[in-house]
Amino acid sequence: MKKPTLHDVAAAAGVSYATADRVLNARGGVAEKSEIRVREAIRRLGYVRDIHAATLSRRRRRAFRFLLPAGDHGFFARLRAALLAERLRLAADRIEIALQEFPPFDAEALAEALEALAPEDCDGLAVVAAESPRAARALARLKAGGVPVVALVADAGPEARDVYVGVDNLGAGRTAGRLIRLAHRGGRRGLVLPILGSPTARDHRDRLEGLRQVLAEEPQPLTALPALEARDDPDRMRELVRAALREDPPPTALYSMGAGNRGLVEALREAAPERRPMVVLHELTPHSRKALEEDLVDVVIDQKPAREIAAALAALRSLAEGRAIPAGLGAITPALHLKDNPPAAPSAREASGDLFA
Amino acid sequence: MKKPTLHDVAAAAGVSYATADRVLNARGGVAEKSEIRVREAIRRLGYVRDIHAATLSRRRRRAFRFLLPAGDHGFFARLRAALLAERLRLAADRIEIALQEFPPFDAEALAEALEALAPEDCDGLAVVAAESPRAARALARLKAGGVPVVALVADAGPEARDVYVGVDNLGAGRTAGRLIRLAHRGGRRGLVLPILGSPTARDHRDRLEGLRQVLAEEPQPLTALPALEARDDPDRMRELVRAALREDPPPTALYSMGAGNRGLVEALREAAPERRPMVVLHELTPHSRKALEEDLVDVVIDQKPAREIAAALAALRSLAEGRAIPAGLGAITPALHLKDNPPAAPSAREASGDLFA
DNA sequence: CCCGAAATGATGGACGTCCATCATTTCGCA
DNA sequence: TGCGAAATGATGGACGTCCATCATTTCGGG
Repeated sequence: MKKPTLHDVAAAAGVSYATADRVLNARGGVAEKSEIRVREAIRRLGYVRDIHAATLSRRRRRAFRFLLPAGDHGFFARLRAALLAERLRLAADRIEIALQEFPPFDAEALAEALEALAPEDCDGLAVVAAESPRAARALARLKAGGVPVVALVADAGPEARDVYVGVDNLGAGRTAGRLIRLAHRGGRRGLVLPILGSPTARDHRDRLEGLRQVLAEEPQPLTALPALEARDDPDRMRELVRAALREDPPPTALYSMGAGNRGLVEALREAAPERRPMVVLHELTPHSRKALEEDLVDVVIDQKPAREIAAALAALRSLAEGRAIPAGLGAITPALHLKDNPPAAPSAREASGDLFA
Repeated sequence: MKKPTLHDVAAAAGVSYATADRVLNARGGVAEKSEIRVREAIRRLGYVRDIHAATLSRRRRRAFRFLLPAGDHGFFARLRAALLAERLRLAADRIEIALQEFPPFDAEALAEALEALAPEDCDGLAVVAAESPRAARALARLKAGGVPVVALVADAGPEARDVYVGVDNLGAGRTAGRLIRLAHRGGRRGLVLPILGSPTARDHRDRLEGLRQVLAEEPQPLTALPALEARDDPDRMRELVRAALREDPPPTALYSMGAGNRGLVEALREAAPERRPMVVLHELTPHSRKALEEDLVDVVIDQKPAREIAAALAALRSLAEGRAIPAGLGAITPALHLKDNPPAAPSAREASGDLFA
């Protein structure tokens, strides 16, 4: 009744332990019929390699490198926190994580960091890609050099990475549009103001495109105003939104795709309640959480950074061990948070990281 | 630079391996000052026990038992599928899962099953509690007998379990209410029809209460109609909803808290588009997914069964090993799904049993 | 100062796999 | 038939911890 070992398999297959081992670890030099008998025995006994014995024995360590944009607040700070929280846990699995940061939005800095990396320096790489041919080339070189590459949050194109882990930003934008439509049921006139961070960021462009797709749906398409560019700057955001709310008629909904939402919330707080539009924005932060609480914001779309980190690590492990990547591993479904369903204990959840301590 | 072993710790502390081992595993019989030196060395070297060597060595196996309501479709089927998917993964960690089912809504059957359990039969128990004093007593007995008890999906009260893993149903109901309010922005008259599964189920009562709380908020409270009871039966549901949609005026929103939503969707499909209310319902199933796709349903609130199973297992492991439960472990934030943000690969996600779903 | 108890040291066999080495058998083919 | 290559067997030392056992030292109290 106890768990079969490889010795049991060998005995059942009528071969020596050495042969069973050769089959199991694909060391070669085994006649086909022996191999078949071993595989059959494995199947029949339901043998599964004891990973504890295995990892204990081969004392290989894995070094994964994460290249994240710097930033001590907002989304990337949460991403980094989630990564650091995993670090301890991973140490037990002989996995080392090197965290390297680069100035946000600086594709050249990223490219330089990538070019400085030798394929033998790490067993896997996760990057928040910035759009730049040079960075893409550097990534492709590493990938060609045998380094598993995971694009995190922002995709880098199929040649430059093995897996993309992140949300479907088109879908996120569409979901925002869907929520906004919901708030305009019953034939209410709609004037929707999209607010971009930087128009060059592909994820923001995708979100905008998704928004427009859904707003244009029949019947009763809603009007999308030209997108503002807040450049992720709270002050600029505040002024832009202030001005927008003074327009006549004022927008009936705002969708902010980027950062700097502190300024947005400030402008909303100033506005008379009856002029306040329905508001959808991205990323659950202390500010956005508070804004939900105050009824200034209706919905927050969140990328679930902890989940993204977990998925990236799972992907790196699979890739490094040459296993197949489970379908849908990288596809993160964005979470929607309203006033009454924020994550129970934000810091605790993030800190706890993986559940299987 | 390599990972320190307990031998290193012993050497650094100036004691023998045996003493370090006694401290690490709290075997007793160690002078206080030795203990302090060992702990200090552990801290200084950053020693962490190699869990692989440890689990390999102590060949303890853990047997956890899950008591779930039977049912080959709907939520409990997903819950079961998620559990079975984890089973393989857990086998590698020497954890056995015994799955036992009882007729749904049959508290007596559950109680009987619980009474038949001896504390030494299992190292942990997860139960979808049914409300019954007898079941609660049986659980309390097991808990007193030293068996870690996790209440899953439905709570059993503090005396009967160690942790509750599940969603905050009041919050789920409030969120539904919040979404419904969103769809009545701009002073639209609201007539909201709540549909219960069984009024005796506490989770449904909680959801209803949450809904009512939010609908009653000022300004512009919405009218909540008396709740219908569909008893989780699709046929009954269809007839009830059909009748409700013929009322004049028809309800502007439906909130279905229980199962049997297939019937609801059928009734909606028959209705003229302009009479269709805004619809919120629970649990992502093939049916509800399809209904989202067809624009018959606006929002689906999901309990994330895979996440609940993962959390329950994490809790059981922590409890069985006498560790503290991370704060917020059991609190599952319900997910909101609209047409454009369904989980990417439903089956794959469930099969992968991923943690941060 | 001596005795028993408490604390410590020393040691070795698991646990299951990985991996290298060397010896032996089997097989294909000239 | 014999030769070399391929396949197989046999074996043993890691890996780091757990746990039991036995020997030895230290310590406190009478």
